[in-house]
Amino acid sequence: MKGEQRKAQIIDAAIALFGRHGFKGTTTKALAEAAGVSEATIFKHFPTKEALYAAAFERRTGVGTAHLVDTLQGYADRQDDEGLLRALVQAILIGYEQDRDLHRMLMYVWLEQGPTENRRMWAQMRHSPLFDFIERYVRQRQAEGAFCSNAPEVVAAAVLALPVHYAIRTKLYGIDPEHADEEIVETFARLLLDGARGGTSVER
Amino acid sequence: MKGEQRKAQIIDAAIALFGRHGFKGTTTKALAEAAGVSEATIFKHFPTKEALYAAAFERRTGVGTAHLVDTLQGYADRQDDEGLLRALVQAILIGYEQDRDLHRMLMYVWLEQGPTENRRMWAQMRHSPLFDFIERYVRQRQAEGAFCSNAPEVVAAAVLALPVHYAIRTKLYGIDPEHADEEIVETFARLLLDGARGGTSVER
DNA sequence: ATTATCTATAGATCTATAGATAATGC
DNA sequence: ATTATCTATAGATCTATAGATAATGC
Repeated sequence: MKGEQRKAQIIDAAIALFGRHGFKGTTTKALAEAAGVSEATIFKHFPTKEALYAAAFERRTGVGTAHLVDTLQGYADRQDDEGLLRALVQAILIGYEQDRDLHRMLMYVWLEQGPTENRRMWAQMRHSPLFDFIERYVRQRQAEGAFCSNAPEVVAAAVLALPVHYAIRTKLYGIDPEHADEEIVETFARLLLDGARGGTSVER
Repeated sequence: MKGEQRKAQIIDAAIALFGRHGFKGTTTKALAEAAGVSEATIFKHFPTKEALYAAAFERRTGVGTAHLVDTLQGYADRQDDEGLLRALVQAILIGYEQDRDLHRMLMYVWLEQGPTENRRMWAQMRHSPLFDFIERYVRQRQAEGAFCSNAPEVVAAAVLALPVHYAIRTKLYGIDPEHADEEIVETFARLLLDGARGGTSVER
């Protein structure tokens, strides 16, 4: 097998194992078995276990949000707030379900790394296309008078926190959902929309 | 030093280490150093490293929510929805800040355990006094017509998810908060209240 | 020749135990 | 006598390497 191909195969197996057991909980022996090669082969392709971890981590950029942002922009153009929020919540639920191991691995990374590294990592995510889009969208709708004036970054954080936290619990931890995803999408979107619009405190 | 006293001291040190590095990432050598005893002493008090982990985990019940539920009930009696939500959000932020290591350890446990164990763990939390209170409260306010009719469990989940997710990021991961906790409390409480009250879809 | 892979193993580290030593309480 | 603790170490496991072997491409 060609180098790059084998590398990709090892990384795939690594994401699954690192995602399930974390960095320390995953042995090079287990990695080799899962990838169907010897331990020596692993070390031919990656100088250290850490290097393999880093390579696996880089896959996160592969989880494309570019298409999602385009879709959301479509709803924004049509001023369909509810459709936008539904699409966002649904995309997050699906993303966590499909890339379970990768998201689990990322959670281990958040926990394992120190605050300094985490701040750096967050600074990147904070200015990712998706986060950026949501914040601009909230800001715009506030300017248009559709949303009430809370701090846009906080509203954006809330919009993501709700589906992400739910996805972590049901998709990553394996906790049984008490409702179908469709109902969750529907209810979360409605809660977020009403929350963003305000009402109680719309005059502030 | 007396047995129980030493045990408690070892557990305290263990929570800090397990919380920072997880089960596999924490060596008995590091545990011994942190507790200021020899490795042999650790094993005199706890037959295995797993047993110590389990003992540290049991401390979670120590994080008392009984007082919090009383406080919240006070707001509920006065029908002060906004005060209740503010108090809840604030209590969660403070809880994560004060018991950072314990909460970090619990997150490792969620990740390390399999779905079966997680379902069991969740079943316990699901019927804890706090969760139970919030759900009953939402149900009651819906019956009184103050909140619109979304599934009460989903609303309750949202009410917890928002502050918990934010607390995880700022208190556990060490990501810099962009706003003071007071503003977060204020904004989250308002978002949740407006979301629960509905408005957009109050007629459904 | 170069590339990819393996077997075998070195050297470090990790969990846990054996047996000795000091301190406490009757 | 009992309890609490230590030093020293056994035995297992883990990361990484050395050197040999098979397969590919010129």
